[in-house]
Amino acid sequence: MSQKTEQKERSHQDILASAARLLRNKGVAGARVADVMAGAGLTVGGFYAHFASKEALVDEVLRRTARELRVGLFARLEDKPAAARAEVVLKRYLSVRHRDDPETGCPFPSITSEIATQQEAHSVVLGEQFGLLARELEPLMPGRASGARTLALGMAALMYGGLSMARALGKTELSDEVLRACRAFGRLALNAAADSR
Amino acid sequence: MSQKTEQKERSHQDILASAARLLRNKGVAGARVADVMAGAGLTVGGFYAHFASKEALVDEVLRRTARELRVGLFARLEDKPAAARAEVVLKRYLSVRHRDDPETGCPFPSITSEIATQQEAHSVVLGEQFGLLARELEPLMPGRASGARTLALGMAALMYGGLSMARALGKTELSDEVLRACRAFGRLALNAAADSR
DNA sequence: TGTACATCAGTGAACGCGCGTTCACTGATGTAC
DNA sequence: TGTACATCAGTGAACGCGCGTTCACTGATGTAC
Repeated sequence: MSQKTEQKERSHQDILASAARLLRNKGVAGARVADVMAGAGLTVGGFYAHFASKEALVDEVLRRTARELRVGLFARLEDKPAAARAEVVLKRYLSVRHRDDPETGCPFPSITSEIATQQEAHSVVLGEQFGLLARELEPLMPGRASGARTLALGMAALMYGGLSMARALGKTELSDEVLRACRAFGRLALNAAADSR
Repeated sequence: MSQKTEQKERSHQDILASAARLLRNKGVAGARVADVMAGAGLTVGGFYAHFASKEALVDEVLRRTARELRVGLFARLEDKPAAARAEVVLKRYLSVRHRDDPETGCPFPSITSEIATQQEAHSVVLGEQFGLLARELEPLMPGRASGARTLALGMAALMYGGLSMARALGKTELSDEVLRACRAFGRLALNAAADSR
């Protein structure tokens, strides 16, 4: 590969990394093209040599950050007893640290309102990625295998909802309470599913 | 009250009603001042005789629509057996109808991303209103009274999360599945809490 | 190996559009005598 | 009761700003002979 091509590929990755940070921190509207490029050490005009549009960038960043989320969430689970794994994921996702560091965490809370109200364009990619999260949760679900998908979807929605609301509430006592309550609520449902085996 | 004052009050209510519709349909950014006024049969310029800023309008609309939500959600519960009330609320909130008609439903899904990522201004009002929702859920929670607040917050987050994700996913099979799964997940947790009495 | 030309990643100013807010103005309602 | 003046809800154009996208240009890298 030529120097030129290598350089371009490096820039491409820098742009994606910058956009991944900005999108999660500031949402779709807040992740301005000029800022994304500045974050990659470049200037606005060059953007369109890398992406067809801002919309295309957002789709790609959504896929990337959702994948990163899954990697982090399901990492090192082999160490844990099988029956405890779902709870570990629940705790990791619904943590104060995750709430306070959106830049490296789940992208969903930063974009769902915009997608629901304006950017239906991204709805398909969101569906893909939320589906992948649920699918990876399924094998961790307790109880009958037939109920695993329902449990996984419910737990995914609970996690997303708890984190999303907690972030919107800022670093307040209520926000902390929401995270704790969601962990407890999730544990309760998971244990109930395990017992009914 | 003079004709003039009456007229102004009527306009004020019209503006709020228009804004309530637009905010839930299109979010904060999507609810443009000019559109809000047009929806009330008025023109842009008059807005600032009614509200100090768009931000002030959004705060007031958030309070109103959240109150309307609670009224609808907890209406006619006396007809139902006490033990079934929480499930009724769960079904009402996590319904396909509620997903498909944001204009008259819960405002939270339409605004949380924007609040979390940009408009921290509204975070306090959101906290008030989410807190009020949870508080009204508390007396419906099964099991020990000491655990009611935790259950109520968990259930509120599950409901919000399920509806919010379902709306962002559009009218798809996955979206329907998320609503169903959240109802089932919530029921599971509530029943578990009831049994542990 | 050196020279002339081609390519193309990136620059930065400009374009077009949209939005919140301001402001001079209008005309109907209200008030004072 | 009528007349002159004051008030003020609402109008609509203009202002200022920000953002996505375009485009002529630059300069380093690559290619052909």
